[in-house]
Amino acid sequence: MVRMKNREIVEIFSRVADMLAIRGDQIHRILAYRKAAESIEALGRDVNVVYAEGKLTDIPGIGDTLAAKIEEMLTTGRLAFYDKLAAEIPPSLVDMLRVEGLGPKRVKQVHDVLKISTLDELTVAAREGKLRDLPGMGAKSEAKLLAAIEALARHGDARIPLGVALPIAQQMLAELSKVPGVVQAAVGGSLRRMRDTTGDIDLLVAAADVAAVMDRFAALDNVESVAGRGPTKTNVVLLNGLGADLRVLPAERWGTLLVYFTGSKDHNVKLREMALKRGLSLNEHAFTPLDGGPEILCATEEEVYHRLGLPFIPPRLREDRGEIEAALAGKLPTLVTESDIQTDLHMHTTWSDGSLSVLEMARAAQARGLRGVVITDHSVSLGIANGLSVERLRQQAAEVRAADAAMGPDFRVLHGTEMEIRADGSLDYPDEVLAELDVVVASLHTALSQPREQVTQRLLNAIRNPHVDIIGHPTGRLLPDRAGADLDMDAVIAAAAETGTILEINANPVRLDLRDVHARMAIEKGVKIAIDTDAHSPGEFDLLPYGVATAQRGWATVADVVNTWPIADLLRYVNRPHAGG
DNA sequence: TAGTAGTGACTAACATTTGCCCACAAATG
Repeated sequence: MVRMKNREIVEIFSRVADMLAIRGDQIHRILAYRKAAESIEALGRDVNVVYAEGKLTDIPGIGDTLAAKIEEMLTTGRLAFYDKLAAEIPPSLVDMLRVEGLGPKRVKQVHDVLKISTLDELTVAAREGKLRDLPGMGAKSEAKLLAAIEALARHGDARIPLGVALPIAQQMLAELSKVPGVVQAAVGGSLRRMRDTTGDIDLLVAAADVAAVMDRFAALDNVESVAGRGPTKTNVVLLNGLGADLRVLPAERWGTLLVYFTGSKDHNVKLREMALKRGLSLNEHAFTPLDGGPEILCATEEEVYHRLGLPFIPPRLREDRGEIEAALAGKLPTLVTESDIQTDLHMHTTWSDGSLSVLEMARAAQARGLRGVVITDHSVSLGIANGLSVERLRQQAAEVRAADAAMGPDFRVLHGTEMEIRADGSLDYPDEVLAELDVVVASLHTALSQPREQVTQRLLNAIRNPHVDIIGHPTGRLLPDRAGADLDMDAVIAAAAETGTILEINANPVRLDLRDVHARMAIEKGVKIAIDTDAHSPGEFDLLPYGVATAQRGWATVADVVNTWPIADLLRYVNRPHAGG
């Protein structure tokens, strides 16, 4: 059987949408393919499994027609409709859409008029000055297009990890906040929603003197060039190639502005549809009655949602993944917050590849308000990280007990391990050694590219060991480039639910693993979640907010997250009689 | 094209800003 992966189907559907857009098809047909691509991207399950269950049409935006197309791709590895379309619209035209400022209409125009089918041909034509005579084009557009092509070659158009973009955004925001007359300032867009990667930086400011803020923005140290500037909006390119937008409005319009600029786009569209049904048009400035009444201003987001008959919806949920329906039904989750977190169950010391001693890490955690930690250094077979032999692990136990005593009654230091799940599926320590530990985290670090069945089986083996309490960073992905193990997440979650094994959300922003949709799937199946920093140095304790945000994106409540429990409850849970043990 | 209603037809997807050319394409959430 030919097996296509989710991301290949996403790619084909989105290319079909692009080709239809270039051809000038009806918008709803294009949207249907785009929605299908987005839906499968956010699915979190192997589409092959969904197909085998006969449940493709349960996926939002997938009806009979698209289900048949998915079936065709899964069984034959091809899509005849795509091939047919490709004969009419060269697929290389789709690649031209990656150039900023080039949309479907313009691509069709240069293809129809100048017979240009590739980015290279377009570049040559622009250099030879052949584009400026096209209707709606000019010398200025031509030069801008060339610059955009060069920018694409220089920086690409890949998404940037949250952990890279957010600190940059916050620093820029701090600068803008210093401008006199600024009353509100916030990061918006996917950064505020804390998606794991981001395409650009969105900043919003409320101020009376718009120009002063815009001027400061355009003059920030990390700004390479100003790509656009109007009365309320400035768009710049940063030195690292990332785009950044700033939107400025008066403070009395802050609520509508913040909702608009936080998104997601799909969430906004739903809100605006709801507004229309109430006789109101909603934009970033205000609600405007369709009957011509005066504008209704909202200074807060709460007012915007209230006007629509909704409770406040936290930004982390605003992905149009059922949050509006849940809000209408009064069933929004009360999300876990940073202040709920009492413990960190995964960290390293100088015993393996960390930078501080056991006691120093404990003190650093206490200084950040935690009430307990589990010391989890690497195990023996991860030689590169100075993993602990059984003998060293037992020596470490004494040091951990000493640190626990030294920290006094208000802070617990527990002994654990981050144990390798070896390439052959076996575990790095025998059961009798694991039984001596307070908490056992088991993780994959090697042979992540094994076939799905094999790598999943390794993880299932660990989950079913009664001494294993937590699976650390389950897929092992590293943003933005390493995809991680191709796990059968349905099987992993089912096994975790059955055994009570905790799945980790690793808070390090290069991991954020479990990712949001998998965390949500796990929680829906009753699996408990641990949010851990995996700190190798004290500064990494500060990465916790990334993990909490990812849990929030997975709709996690306090009850779902074991770090919110008192440490005695946590120990009782991990020491309970196990289903399989 | 999906979803719903009803077995062929209808609706769905909002609202803005900016650049550049002089009406529209592209981009933003």
